[in-house]
Amino acid sequence: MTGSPEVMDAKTLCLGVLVMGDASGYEIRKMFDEGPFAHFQDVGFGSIYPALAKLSDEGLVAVTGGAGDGHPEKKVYAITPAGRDAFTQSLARAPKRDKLRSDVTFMMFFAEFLDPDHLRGVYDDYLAHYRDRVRFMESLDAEGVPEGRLFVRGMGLAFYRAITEYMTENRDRLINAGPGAKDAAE
Amino acid sequence: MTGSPEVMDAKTLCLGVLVMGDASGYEIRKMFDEGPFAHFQDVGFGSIYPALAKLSDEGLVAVTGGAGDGHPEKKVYAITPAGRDAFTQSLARAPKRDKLRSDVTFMMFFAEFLDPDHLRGVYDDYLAHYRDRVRFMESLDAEGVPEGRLFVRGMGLAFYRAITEYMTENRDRLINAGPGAKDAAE
DNA sequence: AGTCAATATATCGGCTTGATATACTATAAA
DNA sequence: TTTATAGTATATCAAGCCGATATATTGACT
Repeated sequence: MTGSPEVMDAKTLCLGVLVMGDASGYEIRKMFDEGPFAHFQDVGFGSIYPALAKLSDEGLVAVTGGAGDGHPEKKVYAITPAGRDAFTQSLARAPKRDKLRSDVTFMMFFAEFLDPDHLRGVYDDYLAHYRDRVRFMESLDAEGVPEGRLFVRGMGLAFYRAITEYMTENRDRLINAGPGAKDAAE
Repeated sequence: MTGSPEVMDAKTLCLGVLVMGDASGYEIRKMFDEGPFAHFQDVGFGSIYPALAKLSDEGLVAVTGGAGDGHPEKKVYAITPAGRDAFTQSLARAPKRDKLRSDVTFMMFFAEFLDPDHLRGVYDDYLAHYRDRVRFMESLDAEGVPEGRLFVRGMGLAFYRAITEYMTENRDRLINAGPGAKDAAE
């Protein structure tokens, strides 16, 4: 039981990015913040930098100390053959089940306890955000993208569309659900 | 800036359950594991028990030491008026953005790196799980359920249906995407 | 009597999260 | 030119969360 307890931890996520090409810690972050992984994974700097240090210690990545080109402190990481093996092994394990954390949904659940103006504001911001996501993903080009990535992109789009449609159709039902009618809770 | 840094932490999630009725730590857990919160929030025992202890210290919940009825160690928690106020204030804050963590999706993204048999196994288990979720949620009764809870339930169903439909329609496209064609990655 | 699953509380190390600090580059306005 | 703003880039830390584990009782079935 000494192997790797975590299945898809920060180290594996970093290797996943590096398997597609060399990158710095900052560039890895962007992949999860606005890039192709943004809608189903997340990692912050606080996980990425320690993960890269550990991967370097274990010989799974090599650091190409950023030369004078651009930023002086920039470090570019490249995956090693051992790193590729480790990544493939990670993918071969049984994945953990999905975990969705939606504070907005939690708020909607308790709609009766909310101030109607606040509810409407949160609702419309949330809906607008998902509408933007749909528009953005529809604008992407499919040219030369591997099947796995297209599949995931399509699933993200299906998810965003479903949320957007449901929220558009059921908006008034929730917003007008009797303001201050929190007595129905008991 | 001393107030509460976290918006919807374990303490708030516990209060959300207790606002609907008294419960033990174990019963709170079930709400997030198989109950009405299962598809958009998660908390484990490691968060619940410390949270309940803190809430008790702050006077936001009251412990009704479980009498001889059933399990001897059982403790039932009840929300106090101060607890209700704290919960309402938490809901009035700006919610954090959604966060989805799907290891399976991450695997699909790198489909070219996977053993075809393993890919198919993971895919079909995942699809079967979401099909079950759809069937379960369709079987629920709407009688006397507050609007907020119905809305959230409907959104969960819309989400599960979208995933199930997409995965059913695109299964073969991904599974037959050329086994061992990982060279296309570079 | 023995086994198994469910109920129930609790703890702990390791990891992640979100905020913060620092500093350089590039663009554009004043 | 100087200043401001936004973006690039690395790094750390306290607080909190996660998953595994330990312990023990109850209830059902064999």
